[in-house]
Amino acid sequence: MEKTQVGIGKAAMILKLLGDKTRLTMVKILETDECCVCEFVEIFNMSQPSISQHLRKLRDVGIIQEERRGQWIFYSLNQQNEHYPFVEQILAALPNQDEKIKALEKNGARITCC
Amino acid sequence: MEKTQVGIGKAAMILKLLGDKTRLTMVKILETDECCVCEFVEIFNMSQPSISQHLRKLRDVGIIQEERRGQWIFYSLNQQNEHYPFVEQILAALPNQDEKIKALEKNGARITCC
DNA sequence: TTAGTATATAACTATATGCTTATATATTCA
DNA sequence: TGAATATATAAGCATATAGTTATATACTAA
Repeated sequence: MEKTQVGIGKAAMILKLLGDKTRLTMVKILETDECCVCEFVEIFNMSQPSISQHLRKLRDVGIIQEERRGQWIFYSLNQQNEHYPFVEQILAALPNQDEKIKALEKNGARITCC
Repeated sequence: MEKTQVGIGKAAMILKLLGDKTRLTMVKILETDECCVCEFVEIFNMSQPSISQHLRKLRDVGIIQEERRGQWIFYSLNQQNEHYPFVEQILAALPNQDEKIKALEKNGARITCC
C-alpha cells in the first residue's frame, strides 16, 4: 500500500493552518457537513469577518472549496485537493463534531437551501 | 481497529507545533535518529538558541524527550507520550530526512558518544 | 581549578496572526 | 428600484512567534 507523501514544506503549511482550534474544528465539521458562513458564525459565536478570514485561508491552500447557492456560499472539504488524503488522515483521529450541527438544527439556524 | 482519538484542542496545539518547517523536520529526523542540539545547529544552519527554543517547545508538550550523555543532551521522539500515535501517523506521510544525517556524517559533524 | 565545549535562558526585535470595526459587494425579494 | 440579508475586504490593534545577541549553567579534561 502506498503511503501519502507530502513535501515537508507543504506539510508544515497545512499543519500550521490546521493548528488553530477554530479552523481545525471547521474542517472537521466540513468533513461530514457542508456549511455556510453564517452557520459558522453561529457555531463559533464569533464575528462574521473573523469566520470569513479563517475560511479564506483554508480555501487559499485548497483544503476547502466554496460554492454559491443563491444567497449563501457553502463551503465543503475539497476532496480533489492533492493533499486531501493527508488532511483526511488527520481528521480521522479527531472526535466527531456532529453535536454542533445538531445544535444548529435545534435552534433553527441550520440553512437548508436548494 | 481502534482509531487514534485526540481532543480537538490538544490536536490543534500539536498541529500548531508541527506547523513550523524547522520543528516538523526536527521531529521527522528524531523519528529515526537521536540528535543533540549541536547537530541540529549544523543541519539547519541556525543559531544554537533558536534550535534550543524549538526543542523546548516540542519537549514541553511531550512530543520529544531529552537525555543527557556526558557533555551532550540527546533528543528523541517520546514514544511513551499519550499522543505519540497521532504524531507518528503524521510523520509517516512525510519524506525521509536521512540525507541530513548522512550529510552530518560526511563532514564529520555527527556526534556518537557512549 | 581553569579553559573549552554544549546547552539553556533572558531580553529584545521584527514580523505574523487573529480579532475587531467599518465598509464594499452580491444576491433576493417586495 | 430599494431594503434586507449574506459574504468579503480593508484597516487597525494587541498578542504571539521566531529569530537574534548576550549571558548563565553544566559538564569535560588538562
